[in-house]
Amino acid sequence: MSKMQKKQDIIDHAFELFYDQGFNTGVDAIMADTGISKRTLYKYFPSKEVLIAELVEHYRVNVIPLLRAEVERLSPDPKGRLIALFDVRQAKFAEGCFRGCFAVSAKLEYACRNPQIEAASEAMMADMTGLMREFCVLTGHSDPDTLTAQAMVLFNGAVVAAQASRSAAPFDTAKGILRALLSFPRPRGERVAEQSEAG
Amino acid sequence: MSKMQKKQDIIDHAFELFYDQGFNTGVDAIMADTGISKRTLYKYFPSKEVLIAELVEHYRVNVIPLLRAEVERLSPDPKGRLIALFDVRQAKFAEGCFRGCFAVSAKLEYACRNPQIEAASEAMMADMTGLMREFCVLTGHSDPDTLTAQAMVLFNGAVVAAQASRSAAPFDTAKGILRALLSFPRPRGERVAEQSEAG
DNA sequence: GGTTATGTAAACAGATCAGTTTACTTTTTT
DNA sequence: AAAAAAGTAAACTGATCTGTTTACATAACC
Repeated sequence: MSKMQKKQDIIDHAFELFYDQGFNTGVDAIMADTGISKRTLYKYFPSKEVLIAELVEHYRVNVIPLLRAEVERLSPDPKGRLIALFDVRQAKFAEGCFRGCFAVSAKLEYACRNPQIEAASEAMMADMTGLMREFCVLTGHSDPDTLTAQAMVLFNGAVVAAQASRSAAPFDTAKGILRALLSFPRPRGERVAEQSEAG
Repeated sequence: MSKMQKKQDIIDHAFELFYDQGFNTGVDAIMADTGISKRTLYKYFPSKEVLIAELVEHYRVNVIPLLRAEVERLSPDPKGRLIALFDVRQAKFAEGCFRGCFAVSAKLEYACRNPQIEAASEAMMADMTGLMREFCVLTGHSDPDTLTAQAMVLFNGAVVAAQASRSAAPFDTAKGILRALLSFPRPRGERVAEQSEAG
């Protein structure tokens, strides 16, 4: 097993452990789960918090492209893809996996305590907002930035409500609202002409 | 200071500490902050987790009536009161106090680990949903249960987005969506008659 | 005034945790 | 095959944490 593969192995196991059991999980659990000694763990990562920061970064780099690919596979049109973003996330909860956003959890846990983890979490959240905005723009909505902000509130609300209630139902509610928002203010160039003031 | 007052004193200090710094704050901090010895703390509460469960219960018993009173003071009509629920919560964030819901945090922290804390958190969340539903019903909306579910997703989404981004802006987004939801499907008896199928 | 409850302060037990170091073994490279 | 790198296992440091106990002080109560 190469150096990169071993580091990846640690990242994979540590990610699952922290995601499932929270950030207060001990490094001993990571060692046991990965099947390595403490010395090796600390050879690859100088500290537990640096490891967590790299986990968030790894989450961002991998999940965003994966999410985009899956959404684009599920639906051909922008509105459908926007809804599909919720569908993909909802599917995890429906499987009985009631985990929130790894980056949001990290941000809340290390807020005002670890700038590196905070920065990685903010980067992940920015990328997620960027992905959401891409699809919002493509819908031809007259105010894509407002729509993006709305979709993000709905997405976060669905995730946290699903997590707390251990039910996927809030996603159906969120998708219902999103569909209403997509149909109520007319898309640009359909009837009303207000391109001039749309950023 | 009477027994009840002393217990209340511990609850007040412990609540602020856990709310500000998370549930992993040590009992030593509570002792120092309240100005009591460890023996006294453990005379009033058999364990830290029982204390936390009582904090959530205390939060429920006090915050819900307080919230109702404040909202009813802020607006005379149901729709205004529904919006005011968001306003009251938003005001805290605008003051620079970026704390989520104490009960939701407790639920996420002790999920599948402490049934007592989980139960107290669920009771709080049920009461909050009940309060939200009261105002939703009074708006005369044709489907108050759906409206309640929608308002809860929006509320949770605004809180967590505000908490993560350290900005009160998500509340404006949430309120905008809520206003749209309140005006789009006609309130019962205004033009459309669909009371028969509204649960 | 004497008894009892209630408090403080501090030591202590027992566990856990992050991180280091030592001694030894395995693998890789040259 | 020799040397160097990378690994394991485990002891250890030093800190932190929940919860208990001991010794002593104070306040209330009869």
